Amino acid sequence: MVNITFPDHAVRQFPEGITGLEVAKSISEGLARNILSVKVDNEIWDVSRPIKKDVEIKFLTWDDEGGKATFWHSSAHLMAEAIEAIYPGVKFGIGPHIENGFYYDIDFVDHVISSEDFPKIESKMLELAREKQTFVRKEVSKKDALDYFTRKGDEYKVELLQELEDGQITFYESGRFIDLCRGPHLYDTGPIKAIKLLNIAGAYWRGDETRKQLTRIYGITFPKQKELTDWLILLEEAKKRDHRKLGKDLELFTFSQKVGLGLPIWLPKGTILRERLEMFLRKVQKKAGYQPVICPHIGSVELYKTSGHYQKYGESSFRPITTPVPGEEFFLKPMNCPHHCEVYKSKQRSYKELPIRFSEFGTVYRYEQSGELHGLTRVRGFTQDDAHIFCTTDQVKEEFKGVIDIVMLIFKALDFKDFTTQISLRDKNNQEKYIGSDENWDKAEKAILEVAEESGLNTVIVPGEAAFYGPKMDFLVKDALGRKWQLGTIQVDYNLPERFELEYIGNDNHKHRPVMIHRAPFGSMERFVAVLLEHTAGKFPLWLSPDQAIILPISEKYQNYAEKVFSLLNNSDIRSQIDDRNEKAGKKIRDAELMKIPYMLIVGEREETEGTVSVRKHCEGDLGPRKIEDFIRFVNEEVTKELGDIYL
RNA sequence: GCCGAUGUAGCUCAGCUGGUAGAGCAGCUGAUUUGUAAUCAGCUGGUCGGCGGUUCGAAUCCGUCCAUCGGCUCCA
Repeated sequence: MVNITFPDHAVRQFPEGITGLEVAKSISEGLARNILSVKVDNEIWDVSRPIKKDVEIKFLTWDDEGGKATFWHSSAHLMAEAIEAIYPGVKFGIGPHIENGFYYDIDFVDHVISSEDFPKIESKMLELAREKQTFVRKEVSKKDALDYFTRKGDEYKVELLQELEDGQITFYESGRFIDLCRGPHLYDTGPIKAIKLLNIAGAYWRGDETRKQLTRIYGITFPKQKELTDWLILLEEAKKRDHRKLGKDLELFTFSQKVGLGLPIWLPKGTILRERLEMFLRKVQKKAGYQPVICPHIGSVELYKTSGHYQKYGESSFRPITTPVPGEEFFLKPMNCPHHCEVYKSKQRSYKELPIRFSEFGTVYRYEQSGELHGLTRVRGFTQDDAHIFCTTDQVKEEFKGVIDIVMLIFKALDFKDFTTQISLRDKNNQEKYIGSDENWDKAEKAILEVAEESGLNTVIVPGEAAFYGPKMDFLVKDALGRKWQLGTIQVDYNLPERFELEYIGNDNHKHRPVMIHRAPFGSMERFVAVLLEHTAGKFPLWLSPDQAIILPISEKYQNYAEKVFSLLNNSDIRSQIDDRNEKAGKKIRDAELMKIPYMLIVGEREETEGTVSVRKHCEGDLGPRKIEDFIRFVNEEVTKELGDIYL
């Protein structure tokens, strides 16, 4: 007999070798119908796997992440089986579940397939799912496993197998498909009722661009058709929030092939939005003791040789700018830090000055690969809300915390609740990727880890993701389609101060080396605006809206009064415009609603005689008439409420 | 950069198996002087992404280049 402990701490005895499914059945038929997998002592198992010792157990259903993972992983196998049936001889890479669905990397050998082939794969999958094929787990020896895939001619599985240890290799068999797989899987394919293959893409084998590119097919499945339909509707809704679409509709920014790929052009409304954000941060940084500086957009090649950027990125940058002087070269600046080091060096520094914080909205240029460009989130020219803090080793932690506070202030002001914090450390097995001594790296990494611990942030630690000069803490936010983008970043750097021979005179009258903290709480204005657009769906808070109000005269007769209102608003720094088109009020309202302008001020006969405006709020409707001065006060109050103690 | 798809008027899109382009919105002109999500009428506007090729004839077929989209790789 084995003792099985349930989540409510109840313990019951069962015969040894009982399966999760049987345990579930002993509780209720309904539960048994719904479980997809079982968590056994923190490991997720197939429901059909025998339990041979005392364990803790938790049943996983569609409502659990682990349950969905099992469902989608099994769906990947189902897709592979369908594809193998339709295109015999294809070879398989890996096929995991992902956050929403699953994919499988497949070498189609001679076939070229496209999304047009999806329907037939989907219907084959449905056909196989209806056969309720059971997933059978088999432990196999490494030799037998290698024999099988060698005979099958699947070199990818052979490669994966070679890295596994004998004794821990399992196969899963479902229908006519056998896969090397750790599992777990569904009991059978029956619950997979709704299937949608989503897209197709090339993916390098093992993520290595020097190796063969396989065809990756992404898909998603559900236990009910309704859930798939709902999910697809959600996806359509998300696409409407795409910043590239909103940016065009709301006239915020544009791109021009003539100006150049990946070089955003900020239109007047977008410029107001961006300047509002900059103003906000300037105020915050002023309070936090930052000193703005301004540096040129180009820098001598020597600057980047000193910083190490030249050696590291010389080949993948924009080509150097040459001059009539032979041998003289400049680079478009890819980073502001080298310039700021020179700002630091402009005079001798004393420990009494530290920490010194130089800030700059610095526009930088990086030659991103053409396939990487993506709206405003990945561009070749962008403006960082950059700053570099020069401080003593003792001050690092406090300064770092100060930056986290700024990031949190911004996230709070703009209602970003759903973000993740990632700490990127160096890859110790790949030291040639980095510059600087081990000792300095250890110090920097230790500082970040300690701050993270003390700040109480929920962080994810990722080795190998550090910048080449130092470890970092990044704040990531998802876009409308669930793609994660890095916004804020904080990086500790002991290396550049050394390369630039930065010094300060300590209280011991000796020279010391400062530490540098690179930081950008928005990250870049471009990316931040992109994510903000998707987050708000273009419905910006009042303080950010390019147009805070639009004045809608009922007819030409009230044009003069409209102009009077406009001038009063303008004098109070409320951004507005007049819709003086020869259109009816309904049309003007509709257009203003579509442009997501926060307040519509309808003016006609009544308003003119009473000195009022009829206020309509975006998405909410008519708020009734108000004296002009009351509306002005009302707007100012709303802005103050949004910004708290930051006054713009 | 790589894989796949897409590319028709400012925008959104139609155009079957090749017979030299069409709608709605926007814009312009006029009428209307309008009260909380589209007033009416007329008009302008496209060498169908670029360049080559096949054909009597190409938006439509083929090649190539460019751009966009979805991924991969990369991201100081």
